[in-house]
Amino acid sequence: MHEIKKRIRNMYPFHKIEKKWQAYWEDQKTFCTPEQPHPNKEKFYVLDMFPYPSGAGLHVGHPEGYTATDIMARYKRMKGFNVLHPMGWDSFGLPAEQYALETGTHPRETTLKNIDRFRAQLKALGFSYDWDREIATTDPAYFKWTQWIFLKLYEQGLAYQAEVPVNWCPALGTVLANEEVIDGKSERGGYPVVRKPMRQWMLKITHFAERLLEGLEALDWSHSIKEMQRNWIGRSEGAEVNFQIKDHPGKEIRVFTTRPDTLFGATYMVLAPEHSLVDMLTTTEQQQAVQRYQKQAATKNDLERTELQKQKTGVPTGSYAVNPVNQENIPIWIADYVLSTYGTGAIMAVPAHDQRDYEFAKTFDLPICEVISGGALQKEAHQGDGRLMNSSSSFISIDGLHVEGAKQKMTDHLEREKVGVRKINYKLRDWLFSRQRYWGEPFPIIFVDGEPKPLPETDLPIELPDVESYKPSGTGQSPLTTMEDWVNTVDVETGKPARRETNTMPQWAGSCWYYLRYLDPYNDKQLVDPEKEKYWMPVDLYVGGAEHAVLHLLYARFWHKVLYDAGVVSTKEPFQRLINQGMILGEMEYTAYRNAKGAWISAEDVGEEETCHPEHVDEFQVQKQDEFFVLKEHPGIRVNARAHKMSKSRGNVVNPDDVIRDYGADSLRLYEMFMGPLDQVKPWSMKGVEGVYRFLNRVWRLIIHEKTGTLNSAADEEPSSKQLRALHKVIKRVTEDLDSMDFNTAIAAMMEFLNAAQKWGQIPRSVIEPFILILSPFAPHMAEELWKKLGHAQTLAYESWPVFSPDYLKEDEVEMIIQINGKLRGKIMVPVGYPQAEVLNRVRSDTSISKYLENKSIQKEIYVPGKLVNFVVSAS
RNA sequence: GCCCGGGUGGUGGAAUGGCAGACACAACGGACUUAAAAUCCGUUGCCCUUUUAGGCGUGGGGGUUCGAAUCCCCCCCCGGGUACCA
Repeated sequence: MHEIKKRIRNMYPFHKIEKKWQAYWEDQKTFCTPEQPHPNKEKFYVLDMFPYPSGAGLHVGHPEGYTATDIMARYKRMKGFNVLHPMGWDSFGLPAEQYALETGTHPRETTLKNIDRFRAQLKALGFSYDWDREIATTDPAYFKWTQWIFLKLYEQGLAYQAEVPVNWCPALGTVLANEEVIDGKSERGGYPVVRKPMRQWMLKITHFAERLLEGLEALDWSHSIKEMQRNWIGRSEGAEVNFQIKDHPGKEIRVFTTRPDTLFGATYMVLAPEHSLVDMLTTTEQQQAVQRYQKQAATKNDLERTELQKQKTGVPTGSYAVNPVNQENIPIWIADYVLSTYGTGAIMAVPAHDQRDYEFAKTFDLPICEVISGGALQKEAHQGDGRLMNSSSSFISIDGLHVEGAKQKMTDHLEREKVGVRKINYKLRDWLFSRQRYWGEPFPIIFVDGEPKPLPETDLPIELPDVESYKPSGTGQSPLTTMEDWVNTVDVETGKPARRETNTMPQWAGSCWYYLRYLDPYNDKQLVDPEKEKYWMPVDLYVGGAEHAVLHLLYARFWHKVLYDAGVVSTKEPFQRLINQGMILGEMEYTAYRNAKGAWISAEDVGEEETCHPEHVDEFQVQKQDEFFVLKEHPGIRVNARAHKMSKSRGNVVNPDDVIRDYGADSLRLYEMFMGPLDQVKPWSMKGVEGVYRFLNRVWRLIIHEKTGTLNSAADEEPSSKQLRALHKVIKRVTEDLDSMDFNTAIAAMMEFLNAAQKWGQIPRSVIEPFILILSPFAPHMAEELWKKLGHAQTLAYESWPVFSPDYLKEDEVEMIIQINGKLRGKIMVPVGYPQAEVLNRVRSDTSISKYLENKSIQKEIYVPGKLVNFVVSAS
């Protein structure tokens, strides 16, 4: 209570101002983008990753990116662009369904309530969205088109059904998402989870692997995101090679290898335990061992497999394959280090030149045959370059070649002999596109005589029926299965009875194309009007969290290419420029530890003691000693100093509502941008919020008289050259920083301007007005209010962005630094344009410098005009 | 292990080959006040020194350069992602 009172005393009236301007913008539709945009203006489409409207409301991480885009949107409007800046909701999703399960509330109700809350919170931040274009993926008018896109995918042969293992939890009677499974147990209840194959829809994203890879080139995305996408797609060049199987004429094992050059070094083969040929290959003697191993591998979850990464396991099948280059017989094993999902699910093992094969061979005492010189095979596999050896037979020789040449020659040989082909392989797998859930888009598919059949476009949208219970069916299928009235239908074309698809689409579906719907949100004839699409696409700036670096961005790019092929969109890529904001962590925490007896333990000893209790200590109780923090009272006791990810369980979540209540939306916006570079991880600090809040108060008081509330500045007098220089300097810096999205330094520049302006007394109107304008994208409420107080009737949202004039930045004199042997030894002021020889003369005769030149000879004089003079001297 | 990002005062950060620490927080001192809050003014990388002057300093080590936080090589630490991808 006391806290709040003391703040109220001297604050500017942000409560009143912010509500007032939010209402004004809404009434006046200030930020609505017209259907017919101004023809002479350039377009700028600035997009946020739309949120999932969770029950918890906004947290301070959301407004980070949203503020950045809002500043850019406001800046570009003032720069004369047609700006499109929309917002919507990614509103299908698991939490609403789980809540429904617990409370019986329809997910639609929960979702609408959460959307209302989110919308109110976003409006309280003063974002300049065009709310007339708001969309929600759960709206039938929206998901009609999600379903329509699925029909396109189906038509193009890009959707198919397959039996794919899912996380089946018998105790819960439901299928779980990976994130709901922890250590092989269900997150809720801790029941065992097994992998069970179920019929699923798959999308052939792998057909687009090459295009998804190539498309990255021209995009203005950070190096790291592009790299992560490249790694995810995982292109590798090599060959597929067929190995005959001894005693099984006509049967062969196909492997993929990136190293056909090492074929002579293949001393055994390994199949994934799930490989389809395993049963046939297993000899009677090995049957028991193989089956035991297969069973073991199937029950292992990912985590267990990971733990076993050091110790290779496997069993021989008892059969042999024939190496096609030398006709030698090599044993066939199964081992879980070979994955059924990559390549062909089988490898030729070259222990001399692949580290995993090497470890496996060492474990099971299999032969290691060196075929490339230059390694140290007693220690490890030699995976680098060298000359080929031991690689000739009556069929081919590649001895003496280097790796690259050997690869080519061998692959040519394999192709000629028809035992292998060049092949490009991708890590990328097809996209599992169905979920056994209620709260998702229904598929526009019916089954007639057990065969899938797409529904006609005219039937769309296929809406979700209201079910009685959200409980899982118990069979792992969606709760929709229990809705007999809905499931059973009739194929209109043939009159035959039909069943609806009861799987629903994953949450990704709606977010794969939402950026297109904003362009034309009310169109019920088309996904988007081609004219509008041509005008607005691509998205010029897309900002969102790094957690979407791979999946969302890859899936959306995939759909975009499908829509491109279907003629729906005109650009090959949807998002031209992408920025990932860094996570905002909780406040810095200092943690000390006590043992069971209550005595302090130094942080580096924690873990050695049996039990120790972490204890939060205040900033004032610690101090830095060398590179560590220690307790002031006990300098021998080290303390951990770290900021942690915000989480409910840790109790360090900052709620934007509280910040807005105490400091106002403008302060929150400004602080989020002042913390540091947008893309960096950074800890929250309430003290930092107070800092920017003080800055805003000072801006206010500079213009508005504290007691009377009347204008304090803005006299109609001529500005001094000092004032003009300060003004044009800040315009220049803010403009340039906005162009490169360096918001933190732009704010610092405005703070510097204010620090100078506070010393001026009266400030001319021609100086203060441009300053208000450049402040306005950051703190729009305050700027609008001040603009109005300065006598303007209209919003400043479409005022022209101030332009700086280099003329005002000119100085008569510049300060030059003087270095001796690169060390700073003095400074002098010289007139601009002063000749080099004169400057050097003055430096040489400068009294503060001469002592460094005594008994020395000048070897070299470095002169950087307007910046520095450096004398390289040595003892004479 | 691999991939990506990062390491600068007590803290967040600025400077991308030319004055290290802009701006802000915190701390300390002062003004105003009966007092406090708010506000305003000042000090504030470390060491040595009464002052002056100087030395050291951007995770560590080496190199390139007249000059390196910035470029190159090696190493250490922190964060995120990923899981044997043949």
